[in-house]
Amino acid sequence: MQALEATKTYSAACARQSGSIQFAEAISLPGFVKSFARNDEIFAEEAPADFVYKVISGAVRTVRILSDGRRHVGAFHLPGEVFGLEIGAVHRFTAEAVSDCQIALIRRSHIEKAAGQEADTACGLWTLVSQELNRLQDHMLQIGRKSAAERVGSFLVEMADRTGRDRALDLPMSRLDIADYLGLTIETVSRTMTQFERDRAIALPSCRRVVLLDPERLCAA
Amino acid sequence: MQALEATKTYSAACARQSGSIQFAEAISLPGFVKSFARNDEIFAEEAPADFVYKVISGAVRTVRILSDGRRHVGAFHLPGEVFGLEIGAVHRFTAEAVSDCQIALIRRSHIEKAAGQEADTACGLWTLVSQELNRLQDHMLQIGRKSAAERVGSFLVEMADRTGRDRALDLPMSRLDIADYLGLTIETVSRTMTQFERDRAIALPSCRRVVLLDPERLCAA
DNA sequence: CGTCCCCTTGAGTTATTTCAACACTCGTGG
DNA sequence: CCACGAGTGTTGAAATAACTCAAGGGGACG
Repeated sequence: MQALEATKTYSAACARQSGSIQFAEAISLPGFVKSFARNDEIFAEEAPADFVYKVISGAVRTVRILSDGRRHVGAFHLPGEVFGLEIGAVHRFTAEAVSDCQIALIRRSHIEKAAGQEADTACGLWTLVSQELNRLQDHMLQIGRKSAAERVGSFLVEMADRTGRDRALDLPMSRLDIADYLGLTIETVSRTMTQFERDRAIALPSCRRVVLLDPERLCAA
Repeated sequence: MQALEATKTYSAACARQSGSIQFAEAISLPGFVKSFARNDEIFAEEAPADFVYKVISGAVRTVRILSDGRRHVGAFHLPGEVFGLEIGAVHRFTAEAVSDCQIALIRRSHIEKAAGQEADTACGLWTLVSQELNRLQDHMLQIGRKSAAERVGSFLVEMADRTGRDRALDLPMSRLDIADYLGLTIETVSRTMTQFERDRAIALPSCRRVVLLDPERLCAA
């Protein structure tokens, strides 16, 4: 019954999204919406990848845990973005709700069937994955060759861009999530943000709310 | 005339490749082969992305240079692999020949035209980019969360896997290339390899030739 | 034989991590 | 209404992995 109700609200929910990728709409997918509470698992690493997911509201992280406990956040996904689209049989990351969120689920078999028939749909998949690849290439440069200050700085600017509101942003994720995304420790992220605040590059009305006072300096940092 | 001659040799060259992605064959592309000397630029960052490239022989690196001189190697491409496939108008990396190499060039417009018509072709692009995305996600985990020894160790194992020969490999790239790929310095790469040799995890008949004696230890490192 | 490039090695420095303690917020239950 | 505890974030001091700077070795090639 969740599926039934969800189907009804799906197109309305999509219409609200502002992500650059309107892929899900482009192929008019049958889908249903599911709600997740903060820290709920949306799917597990190695689990069969039978669905593709799209964020309606809230935020999602994809995670890998190494055997010794080290944790790596592969990406954050904000409203309008698609995640969990795999080429193989299983998911390569665990996906978890960063905040309470609503997620649209689309059967992968539907998408693949459509992609096998309509070139447009298949091109949509190509575009979608390419954009994710580009994002990852940029992120790799950050992680591989930049200092802690540069990583945190560009992260804040990137998040401000993605959430739309120019200067102010509410980070949905914890310092730990940010650290594991940037390849740093929670202490380093915290210290860096404090330093930015001292330098008047940002304001921190609360620890999750950031106002960018000098984005130039953040990127250059 | 290079194009004419090349067209003739193209399918023979492809037949030799063993890469898992037989994309180029799948859509029977018109293409021509071009030779590059070591360190030649194949295409520049920001240059119009009018061609897609496939390694016939030799090795290729994709590179970005930051304004302050820091250098980042995004990927190495070995025979059979496709690179330079973009979703936007321009290339996002510079591509250079790691060693003397032969590269097949395919007009992007041909590929896109085919992809717009045949779903199979478009799915091929999707698959190709997805595999690159997966590789990058794994690499990101290395860079973000692993020690120098772990990075170098998995790099050697990965290269051994990709070049096919189980235990012995000839690295086509310099220590500097490896360092810039792994987010380390040349000295750290060198020291790490020396340490692996002392630990009998590898043998180094020469500095470019590596024999994996204990791959387990390299990955665990 | 000399030169250039690449690689290695050593010694000292530094950015980031680690370990430890403390502060803040928020809900729950007495 | 306050006390409590858990979760989250900040700060300090010490440790360390990796970097920087500097020098020297070795092979390829003219």
